[in-house]
Amino acid sequence: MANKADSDSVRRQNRHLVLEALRFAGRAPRIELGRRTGLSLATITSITTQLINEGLLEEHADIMTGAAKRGRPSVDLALKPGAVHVLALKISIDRFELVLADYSGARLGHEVKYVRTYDLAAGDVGPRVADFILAFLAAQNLGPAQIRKIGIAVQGAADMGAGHLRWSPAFKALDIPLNEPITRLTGISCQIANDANMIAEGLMAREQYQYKGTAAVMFMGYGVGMGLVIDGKTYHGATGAAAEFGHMNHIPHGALCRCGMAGCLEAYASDYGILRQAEGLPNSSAPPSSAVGPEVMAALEGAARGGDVQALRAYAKAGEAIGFGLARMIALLNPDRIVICGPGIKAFDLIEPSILAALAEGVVPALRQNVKIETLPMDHDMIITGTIDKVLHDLDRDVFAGA
Amino acid sequence: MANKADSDSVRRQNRHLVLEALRFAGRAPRIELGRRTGLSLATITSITTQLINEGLLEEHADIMTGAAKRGRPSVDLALKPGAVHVLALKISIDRFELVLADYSGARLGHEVKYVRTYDLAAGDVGPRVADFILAFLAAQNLGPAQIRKIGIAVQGAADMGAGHLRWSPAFKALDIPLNEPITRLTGISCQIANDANMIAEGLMAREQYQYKGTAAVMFMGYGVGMGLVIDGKTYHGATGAAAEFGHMNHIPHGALCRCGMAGCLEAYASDYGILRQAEGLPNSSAPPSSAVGPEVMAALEGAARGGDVQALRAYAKAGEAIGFGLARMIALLNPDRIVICGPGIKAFDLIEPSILAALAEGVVPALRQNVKIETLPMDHDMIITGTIDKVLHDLDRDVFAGA
DNA sequence: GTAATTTATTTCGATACTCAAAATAATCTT
DNA sequence: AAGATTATTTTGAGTATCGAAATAAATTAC
Repeated sequence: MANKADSDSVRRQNRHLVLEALRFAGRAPRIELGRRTGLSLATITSITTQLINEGLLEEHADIMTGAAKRGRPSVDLALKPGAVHVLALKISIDRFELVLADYSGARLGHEVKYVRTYDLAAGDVGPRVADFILAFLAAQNLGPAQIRKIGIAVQGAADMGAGHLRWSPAFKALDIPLNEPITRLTGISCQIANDANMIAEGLMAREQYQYKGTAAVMFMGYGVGMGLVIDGKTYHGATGAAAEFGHMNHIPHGALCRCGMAGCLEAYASDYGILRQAEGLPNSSAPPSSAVGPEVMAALEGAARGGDVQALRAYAKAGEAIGFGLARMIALLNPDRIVICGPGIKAFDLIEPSILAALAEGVVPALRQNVKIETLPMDHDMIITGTIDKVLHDLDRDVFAGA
Repeated sequence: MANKADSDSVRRQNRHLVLEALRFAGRAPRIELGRRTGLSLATITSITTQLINEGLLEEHADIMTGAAKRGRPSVDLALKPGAVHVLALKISIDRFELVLADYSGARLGHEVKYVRTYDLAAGDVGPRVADFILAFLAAQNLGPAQIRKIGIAVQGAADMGAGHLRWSPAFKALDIPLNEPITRLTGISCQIANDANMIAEGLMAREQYQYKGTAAVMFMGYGVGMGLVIDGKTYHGATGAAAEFGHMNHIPHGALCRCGMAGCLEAYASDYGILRQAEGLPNSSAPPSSAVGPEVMAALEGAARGGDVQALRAYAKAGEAIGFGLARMIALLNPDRIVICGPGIKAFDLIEPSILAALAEGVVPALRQNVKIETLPMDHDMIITGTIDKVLHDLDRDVFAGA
């Protein structure tokens, strides 16, 4: 049952609309905020005055946008960058990446640390990460008190509620606590999430992908992931481990996957799955515990383009797995659009025909007719970008809209 | 972007809460409505007075609930049955079923008509249904003006937005318009939806299944369907055709399905799929165009319980298909609970072991550990019940809360 | 150089809604 | 019959939004 409404919730909602509009537009005068939010100018004045007093917004009277026009010039408003600082942390195989951002989303600092992740004990991960964060902040001349929140993107099944990483290909250990030790050791509140969900979050925050319906964002590369946007919101499932598309079964009793199960989609369509097939290794041979280098994949792609039959077959198998996986997803969720991204799309033209063939065979025409499939050129930072977006959006909604 | 809030939206939301609470409780005094909704008694008085004046609620001063207590006795409020009348129509293979209900959800009339559906032309379905409705209303001494809305539950891919039945096993024809011709010919607004979604809707409207999280309700019988509840709301997908679980591919290039595709889950786990396997027919043999009789399935169940190896194998295959299907669904959506219902669960003990085996093989333990799977004894009316619930809920939300 | 015009923003007065507290109503207890 | 107890309604205050009027700050006209 939804919550009751009162004048407080009205103000919260409308403050949130203003913040969202401004985060989206970058900067805008009051009159445009009125247009975008549907609120009267009187209300916009009231809300923005309050937000300015709270230090969340600032006026940009200086710079004139566009040619001189008649009438009183509008005054742009923008999120005040210094209002708050946040961190985004990306944990992947053998690699921690940290980015410092301000309230406007601008990046102020960046650092990468290479750590042999696979063999870390469950209890050591949190402290390691916390050390990294504290060292980074010290180097930036910032105290932990100046950071409002940390967003953490991890590969694998992230239990958002508990703050544990239930399972991840980056670690041998299971059920790794992250939120609690990091918050305890740094004093900063933090929140984990699945990396592919963060890509979806980031895309949906951008204008061209702003979408009210249901979309699936698939990531292919060292693994296969998926972020779901359902009715305009990223979906995290009961425990935050939703959309483990890569570990959706493709063929019962099939190829051995990094997760220990047999027949996962990833075992056919990830870098290592494609490589294994191309090298003619048996499906049961063990996947590598660290990432396949990009140069290896480039070489494979070259071989396929040169006509190498084994390589071509591997790409076709990958496409078939993806195609049937998407077909199953479509049958279940009937999304409006599917976006495919990640390093794996460099060879997309090699796998696309078999994706389409599998789709044609795997789902009733009535169901697949409206879905749009598109690819998105890889921006290696999409995970970090999306994580920053999510942290800031959450703060807008939960903290700043409610103040 | 969400909508702006104002005092109107506050009242709408709170009126809705009161109506919802009362629909849920059946009857309740004002003080309890205050507890349930979180609203002050002053507000409850204001809202209920308005609703009574509008003819949506009535007081039940007469009947005392419970033993006599000290103090001013409370006065129960309840939805006024005569406030509005609605119809629920279920369209399935060779069968139309119509139920008349009042605003409280009580059923006032019921009629079934057998029609050879499979061969009807797309343009003839709507008029046939409209005739049935008009004749039914005439027999009930009601005019179409006295019916506020018709909810239609159909098997197959219902495009809710367009009001078309894109595809259904009950019809050879594709893309059958329903909303438009029925509304035109009867003058009553109507709304189609998938039948399995209506089961989910109905279950979630009942107390014991009221659930804020994500649940999947699977139906097995003449076909296999699924209704999804995502974040507490039934999910309908981009076009309303979501959760075509029965037509989610199980085995690429596998058994022939009623929908014309190969390898659908339904081709292994529906009545006809199980029967085909038990009879030793090839996977490619055509499914029957009408439903398998319950006596046939009962005989098959008997044979299996008697130790018939072929029959047991057929149930095991069905369980495997369902298990892998659920495994895939879990990987994608990570639901809190799965409810299995429908006539097929009579033989559930025969298929359960292979469902569990397939689940164990098809999804990482970290993902399946929290999900609860339960069966629900079949109530043949669940589809109709859910359809009535949905129509009334929609009216509460869209019409009566906004008045 | 000043008045008119135009556009953006703020102020003002009206209205709607919720809530806490006080008042009222309708029982049972003593 | 007065007192106690519980349910509901009334009252007065507080906060929100909105439309209209007022004000601010520029350009254009003369």
